Amino acid sequence: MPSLSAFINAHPAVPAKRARRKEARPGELLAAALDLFVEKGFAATRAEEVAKRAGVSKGTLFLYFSSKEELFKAVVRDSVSGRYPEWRTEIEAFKGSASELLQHSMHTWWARYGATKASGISKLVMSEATNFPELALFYQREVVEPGRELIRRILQRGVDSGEFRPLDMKYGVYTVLAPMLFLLMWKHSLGACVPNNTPIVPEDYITAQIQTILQGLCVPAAARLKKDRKPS
Amino acid sequence: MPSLSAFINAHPAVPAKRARRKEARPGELLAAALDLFVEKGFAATRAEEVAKRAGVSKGTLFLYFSSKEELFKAVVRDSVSGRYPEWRTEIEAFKGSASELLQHSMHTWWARYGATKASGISKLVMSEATNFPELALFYQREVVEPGRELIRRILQRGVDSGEFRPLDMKYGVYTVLAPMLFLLMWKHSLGACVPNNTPIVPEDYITAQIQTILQGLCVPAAARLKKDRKPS
DNA sequence: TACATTAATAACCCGCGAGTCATTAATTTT
DNA sequence: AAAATTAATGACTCGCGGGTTATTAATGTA
Repeated sequence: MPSLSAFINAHPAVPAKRARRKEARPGELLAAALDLFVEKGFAATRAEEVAKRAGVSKGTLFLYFSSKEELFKAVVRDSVSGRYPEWRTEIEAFKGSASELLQHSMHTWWARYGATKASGISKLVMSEATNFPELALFYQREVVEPGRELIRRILQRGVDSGEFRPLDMKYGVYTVLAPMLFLLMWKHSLGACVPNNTPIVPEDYITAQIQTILQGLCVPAAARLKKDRKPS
Repeated sequence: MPSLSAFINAHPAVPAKRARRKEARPGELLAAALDLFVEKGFAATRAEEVAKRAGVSKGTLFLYFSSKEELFKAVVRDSVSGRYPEWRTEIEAFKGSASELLQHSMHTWWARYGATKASGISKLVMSEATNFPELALFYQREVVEPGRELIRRILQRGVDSGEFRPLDMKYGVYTVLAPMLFLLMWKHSLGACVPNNTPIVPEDYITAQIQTILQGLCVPAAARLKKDRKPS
């Protein structure tokens, strides 16, 4: 697709054509790779197709990424792990009850991650972890652990404030994680290929889950009154 | 492995050797296929390896099953769909509150399905649905729909008895389904290949989920009293 | 014992896909 | 403008795997 490079350099830009392309390549390849990994999975994605979608040859792909696995890791860093700092900051800064924070976080996580292409990466890793254990390890370290930690903080905040009942955090985290990851898996698996007369509407699903989860986590009204009377 | 057929026919059995083998083959192939599909997934499982594990050649496998997809469908029928009648009967016959039934069903489902090899099939389908839409369709029809229906009945029983709050069944079902399928996915993906210092103990996970779910589904004590006073 | 049937095999076909490398051409340097 | 550098290519290697088929050998029949 020579017209593309011609277009980019319509005006005689300051850096020469080749140099500018060299700078842009990795990003173009990462975008193409994300598309295809999400669409087909890791094993089923063909290196040549990634290259073609980025407008280069297979040889060029391997010039920038030494192997398919390295390409994948780069995609994960580029489109998943990179987002944690922002989320962490927002959660720390949130003013409001733990219930409100939890509610807000679940809806926001879906809007900013679950509903986007990038969420396909999580599905892919769950799907192919056992066939590519090194990728699973990498993902566990870069994505899963930090994610669990964020949820833990939200719940701890509720427990500390007396809003939530005391929780075994090890399993409490899954009260939030399980329904959200299930939604994500569903969206990228059966939900994507089955002609369903009543498909899941993510926002409605999340709202319903939140209702049950919050009632399930909160200290029942009666008990809360009792607790409030006790000095902590 | 000629010694195997020699062993099976140590005593001159009534049906001839060949005939007995012919009868046993499909079962042996299905068992081998289940093992390997669960271990590696559908795409990554090699027909030749299935044959080898069943002690026959690849040619023989295709003598009994016309393609890899047909083999897979036979495995699903053999080890998943076949169990529903039994479960349905037990649920209908259960004496006790809806809470008890729900609790019992979740633990039992795990013990009889989740903890067994067969549960790998569910993980496989979620993982590869988009790459093999025909298999997904088949699974949706034979497994997912009947499963949803069973959960719906349990919840409806609780709503009818006034034990659970009124539920939108469409999403209420996922309150139960999501945590259980998440556990199943986890067991067969990251949980299986990541050296985890604190692995999920399924029974403890389920117990924790049940606690939250039941508190989240039940009519709060105060409201229940109020409702009991009203004539329905 | 000879002939017919059929379970089972193993070699074969064919297309695919990750990664390599000799070659080409754009660009920079002298 | 000639030489040196380097981005990019596409043809190539090599092994794999689903499915087929000609052939073998066990069994059943006459």
